[in-house]
Amino acid sequence: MELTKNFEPKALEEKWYKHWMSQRYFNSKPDGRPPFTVVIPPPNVTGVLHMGHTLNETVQDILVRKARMSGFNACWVPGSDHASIATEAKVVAMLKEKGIDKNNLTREKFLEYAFEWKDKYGGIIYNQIERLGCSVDWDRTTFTMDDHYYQAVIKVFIDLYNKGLIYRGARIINWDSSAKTALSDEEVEYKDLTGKLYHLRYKLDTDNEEYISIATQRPETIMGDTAICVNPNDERYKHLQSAFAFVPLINRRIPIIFDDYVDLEFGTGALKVTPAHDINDYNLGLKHNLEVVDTINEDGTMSEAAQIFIGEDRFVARKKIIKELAEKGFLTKEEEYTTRLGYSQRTGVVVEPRISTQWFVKMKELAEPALKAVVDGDIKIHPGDKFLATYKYWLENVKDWCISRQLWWGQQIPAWYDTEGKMVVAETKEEAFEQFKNKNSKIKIEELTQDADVLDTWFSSWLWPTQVFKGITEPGNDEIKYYYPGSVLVTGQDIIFFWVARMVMAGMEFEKQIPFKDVYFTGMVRDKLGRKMSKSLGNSPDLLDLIDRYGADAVRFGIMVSSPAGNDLMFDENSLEQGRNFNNKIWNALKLLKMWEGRQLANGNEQMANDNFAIDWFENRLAKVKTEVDELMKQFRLSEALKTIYSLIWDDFCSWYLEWIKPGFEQPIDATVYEKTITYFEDLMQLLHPYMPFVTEEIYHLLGEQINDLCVKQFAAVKTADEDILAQGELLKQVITTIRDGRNKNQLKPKETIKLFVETDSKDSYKPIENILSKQVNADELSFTNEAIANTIVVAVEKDKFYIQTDKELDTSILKDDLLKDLEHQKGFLASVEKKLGNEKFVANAKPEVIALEQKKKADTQARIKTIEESLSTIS
RNA sequence: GGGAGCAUAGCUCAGUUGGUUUAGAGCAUCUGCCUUACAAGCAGAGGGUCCGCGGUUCGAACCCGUGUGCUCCCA
Repeated sequence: MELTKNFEPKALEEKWYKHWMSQRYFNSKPDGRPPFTVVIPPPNVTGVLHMGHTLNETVQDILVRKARMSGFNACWVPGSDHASIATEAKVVAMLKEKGIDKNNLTREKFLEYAFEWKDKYGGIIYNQIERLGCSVDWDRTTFTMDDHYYQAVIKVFIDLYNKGLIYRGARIINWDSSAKTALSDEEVEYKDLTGKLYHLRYKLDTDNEEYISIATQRPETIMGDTAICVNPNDERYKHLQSAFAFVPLINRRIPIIFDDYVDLEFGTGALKVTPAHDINDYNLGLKHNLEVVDTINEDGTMSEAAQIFIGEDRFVARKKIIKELAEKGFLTKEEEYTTRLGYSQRTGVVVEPRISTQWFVKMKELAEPALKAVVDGDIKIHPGDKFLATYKYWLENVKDWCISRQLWWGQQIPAWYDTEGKMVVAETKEEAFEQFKNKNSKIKIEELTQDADVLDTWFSSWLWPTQVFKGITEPGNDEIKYYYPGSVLVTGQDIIFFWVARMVMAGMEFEKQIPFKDVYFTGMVRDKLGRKMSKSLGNSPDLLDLIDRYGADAVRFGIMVSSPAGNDLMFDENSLEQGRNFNNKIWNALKLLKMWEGRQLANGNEQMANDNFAIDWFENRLAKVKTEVDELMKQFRLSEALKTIYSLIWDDFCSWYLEWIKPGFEQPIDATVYEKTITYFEDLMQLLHPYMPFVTEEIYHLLGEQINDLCVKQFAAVKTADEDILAQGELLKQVITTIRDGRNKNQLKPKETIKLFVETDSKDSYKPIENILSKQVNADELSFTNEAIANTIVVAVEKDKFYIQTDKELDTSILKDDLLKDLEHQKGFLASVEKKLGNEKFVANAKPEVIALEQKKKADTQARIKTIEESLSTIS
């Protein structure tokens, strides 16, 4: 078989994914095995996968594949969410391009367009998940607007309403004037910026020409002012009891009120109160019974109530008002001011606090069990407790959740109104009608209207771990009983409140059980300058393009190797290159073995004897690393586990082991050695498979006829490694490296052979590694000696000395400098150890084993110094 | 303004209960090699005031205090 020069991923990826699919390896049905359940954090249908998703999906796939290979019935449910605001905005824009105005469509017609749009673009993310090699059960693909899911959301709404946990009322909410909908508190992002503070003077209603000055960032809201508030302790304003002032430009007469809410230090100490457009002012208004004048329309323009600039955008109106205030002498001062503004997470517009009648979920009762589940440790958050405090804080200070959105794309709120505005909550119009009848209403069924609004997308995605198994619509079914609670949730730390906390609430409320046992938070993906990846910066690479250029395995490797648990990761294509090179390294190791395949010697006893040590050593090294990797993966330290495997394959297997057993030029290899090596290689591929599924599956099958696929091959129990053999292997590596360094420093070319003399007390320990040693340092002769050999390069490892004899003329000065440098270091170290041992308090207080260790250090160092001094004496 | 976290090699990070050697890895850098699997490679090397200061301790990268800088969350 002819193998290509380098590994070529593209065709293989498609081949193996198809094969795995056709074997239905990713499909799960309840059976006798323990389940390992993972639900994908549903990406929204509007988007494509960015690097954050890539990290997320890769982490999940690694955990799921590892579980599938470890006796679990692994079930990974894929899906997507409908992202009401973002999707509706895209559909509206798409319709606009076609010359269709949403307002001229019926709700039904609009939803038809929206579903069409979703079918067309929603597939992109699924394709990306597939290209990345994710082992999801495609038969279980769920969408948050699927019929059953829709029903579940409605059912939950009605249930919570009947329990008194959902209510409707007028509150100040966050208003997105672009999407024309309410937002929850979590959907508002605050940014610091430099604004301006305008000092305005309001004429007082007195006989004299008297004014009171206020400071505001939002002069366009003055038409909504219904009071001026000052601190009762403020000497400057004490005389204004029961006074009134006039709002500039519109001359509304408003009272001066007193409340210690006002900060004496800020601005002028007098605050204009605009209850319709500020949450704090709203609360002040409630307390002091102030009128509410709503001066801004739902689209962000000035309303009739503003009296002036009607229909102008709020920011345009601001500029015009400032000009007019200045001209008429009301504007007394402008100053720079650092402030914070809320922006809509979805549309990016400045959020307007606005009075509005909306639906809310009472959170306090739901939060308690969710908090307890995490605090008690039923749900473990990884890494460590980094996010525990954040989670706790939010739940302990949770505010009611505004769940209604003034949109069509989403689950329509199941509330019904009669002609007088009386309201019932019911699943269908018929049921609503029954309820009205029971209340002796004379309303006719056709007169009932349903609430026009839909529910927040998170009000559907909080049911995800449950409803993907139909736990809400078919409670207690076999699947929910088997798969719930899930094993681990992998997600970004940025949605800890949006999603994670609320899923726990929903799980505790509707299943009376936690939704998952572990939560693994990944960090944010940043570019190599440390900036968050975002569409607007254009610094997020295209995933499919990366896969085309490097291969899926390399992308997975690259993102995992630079991703310490829970920390942000700086994404750099360098690490993908490292992944590609790793693929290639493995590929070339395969090529080497294939060269040997046809050159096996059935009874190569002599060579077998030579390679015994290499085989023993690697077998134990493999066992050791398998144990380490298991331990790391259990702790979700996936990046470290990958680095460990990487080093095992590249350094231990390729650089050491294969070189140790490599036969001479065109020489045969012992059949047993060859077979062993194949087995090791297979084990390595299995170990790496969860991280890099394609290359490992391909190589596994190229290594020989296989009766199974690596994808589902079960891990064997790990043996305990023999530490003595491992230590001997480390010594051998160290001796080889030291001698090679000695050669290098004396400019011996790799091809020039040497004669090696070993001076050691433990000749026996060199016997099994003699052949490897001479081969690896290119010595054509190796012998033992009891005394120094003149005119040689001498290097030392611990107590053992190595004399390198060569025909070349030697310049020993470099070597001598090195030895002197080392001698100094060792003496310094010895001094520190002796100081410690000479300290009475140390000897009295330290544990015996610590003292013994220090004594061993002392003895070892003394021996080393002796060796170095002896070496020096042979040089000079 | 309140809270949390971080600071170790040029970069990204490990470093578990304070003592396993005056600190490790990957990448990058330097030197030598087109050696027969791999130059997308091989062999080797250099590189550190563990952020500053103070304290606890026989002993501190690790514990405590404080200062500085950065990041995130909340209002």
